[in-house]
Amino acid sequence: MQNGRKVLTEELAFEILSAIEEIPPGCVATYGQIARLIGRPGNARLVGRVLSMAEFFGSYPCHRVVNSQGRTAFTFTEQRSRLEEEGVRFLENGKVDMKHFRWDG
DNA sequence: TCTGTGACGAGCG
DNA sequence: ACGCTCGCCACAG
Repeated sequence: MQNGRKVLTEELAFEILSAIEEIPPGCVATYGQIARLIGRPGNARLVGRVLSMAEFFGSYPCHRVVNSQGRTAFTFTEQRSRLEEEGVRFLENGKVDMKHFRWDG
C-alpha cells in the first residue's frame, strides 16, 4: 500500500515531538539524531519540517534541536537565548559546544 | 512526471 | 574554518 499516502501524518509529527520531549534540559540533539531515533535515518529534513510547525501542535523544547554543526536555526532567533538560559554554552564561532552538550540518547 | 525547495548531513578543496 | 556540491527524503505546484 503506497498509494497517495501521506508520510508526514499527524501521528508521525507527534512521534517526532515526543522524541524531542525526551531531550533533557541543558542538552541539545541534532535533526539527524532525532530522525534515527524514530527509525527514519536520512530524514533529518522531515524533523526540521515538523519543528517549523511545532507551535501548531503544542509546546515542545524545539530549541534543543540544532544541526550537526551545532548551528541554531536561522529563523528561530530565540533559540540561542533559550539554550543559554538552560546552561548550554556557545563557542566563539557562534556554535553550540557539541562536545559537551550533545545529548546521547 | 518533473522541478524547485527546505529549522539537514557528509565530503571535499 | 568556510563555502560549495551532492545526496537525501517529502511535498507543493
